[in-house]
Amino acid sequence: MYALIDGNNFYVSCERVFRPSLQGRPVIVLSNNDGCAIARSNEAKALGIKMGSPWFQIRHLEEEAGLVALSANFCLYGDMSDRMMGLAAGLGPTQEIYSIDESFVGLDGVRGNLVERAHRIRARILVWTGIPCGIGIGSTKTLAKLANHIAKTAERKPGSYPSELAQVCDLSALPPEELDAVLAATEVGEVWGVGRKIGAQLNDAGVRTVLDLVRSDPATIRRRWGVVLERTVRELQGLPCIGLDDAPAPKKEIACTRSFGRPLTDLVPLIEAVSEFAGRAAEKLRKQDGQAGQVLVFAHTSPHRPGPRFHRSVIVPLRRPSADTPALVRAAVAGVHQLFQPGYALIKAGVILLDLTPASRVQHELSLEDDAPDHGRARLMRAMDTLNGRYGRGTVHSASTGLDDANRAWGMRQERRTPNYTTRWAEVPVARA
DNA sequence: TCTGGGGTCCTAGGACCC
DNA sequence: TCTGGGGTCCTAGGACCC
Repeated sequence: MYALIDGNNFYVSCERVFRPSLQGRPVIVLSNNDGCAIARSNEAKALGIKMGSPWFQIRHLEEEAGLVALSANFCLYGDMSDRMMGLAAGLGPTQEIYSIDESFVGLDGVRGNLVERAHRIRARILVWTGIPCGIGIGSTKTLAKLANHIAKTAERKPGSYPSELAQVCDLSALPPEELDAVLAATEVGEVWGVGRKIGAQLNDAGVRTVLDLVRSDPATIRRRWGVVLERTVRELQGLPCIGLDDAPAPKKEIACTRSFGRPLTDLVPLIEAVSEFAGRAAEKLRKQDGQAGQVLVFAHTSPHRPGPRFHRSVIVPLRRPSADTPALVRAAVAGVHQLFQPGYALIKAGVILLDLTPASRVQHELSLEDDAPDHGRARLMRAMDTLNGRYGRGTVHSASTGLDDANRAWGMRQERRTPNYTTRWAEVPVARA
């Protein structure tokens, strides 16, 4: 038996904790560069704002409907997530943190009334962190996900489902006829693993509701759509196929990619940006104690704007695996030189570290060159990571990222970011009696 | 003016091996 | 006339997730 706990409209809820005046109002959080909506309060959803709606298309709602838009503050969300996850873990013996706002909890061995227990945990998270959650319970992860969707929808849209399923929904506790009614009232596209494409194909094949999918034949599904969807069907039928992953494997690739605040046409700022991305990616790489064998660099023009298109990527192999920022930055910059062509308005670039191996696996060799591995380098990198962790990102960085941080041609637009309420002493809110 | 970022898994096809 | 069988590894592309 599994539970899925997730924060409602998570980023918006984090912002509301520190700005209670946002309660009850339409609020969205924007992606990097204030490009499009990535989180929406219920009121914003009611205005018809879709996930991913471009900001310039919905901006008029500021005036017309009192919409509040905030720039994403990922430091805040990450810290609030840690607090929420710690409390959610109290629901059962094992936990898989699945995303910044969701975790699965294994419920094996938990005694007593699960629904009551879930309500207690939910209330505790709300009081202790200020984040409202939904909890779904089911005999498989896919059913727990579905139950979670129903718990949240029942709360947000009264009448959509029986009201006692709001906030906490245990599908395994429903009598068969009620379960069928709930599944028949849910579109197949809501199922975990059914996206836009497959959802449309299923609809064409006459499979419209979750009940239709549950009653379909797994072998037929497999022939047409493959093993992934077959597994989904079996999970919906109550056969566990996906286990709890409470010790996630190290990443197989690590990326740092960004859209620019404005298009770049010159080589120099592109080199600065890519150097910065390589440094950030290297930091993540060291955090998982890995090393990279290859560095991929890409840059491209906007798919949305007119003008000549450009989309290129280059893979630069490293002579030996490394987690050293200067080595990775050098490789990335070499890649930029290879792919760059003048005359294009580039709006995005990125660095992806590939071919990752644990740093503990070292290929020893006779060192004849002056860039041979050196334990002094590793200590230098650790010192850099510590400084940046303590005093803030960018305290120490490669000179090739440019020295004038404020005037970077490629900097992100973030005009509406809230303070780091919980992670920077200088920005902690002050309570007055 | 103007549309995010970071991942995973599966499959098909080709190269290559014995 | 006409060319096996079985396997691995790699890559690119597609679909999905949040």
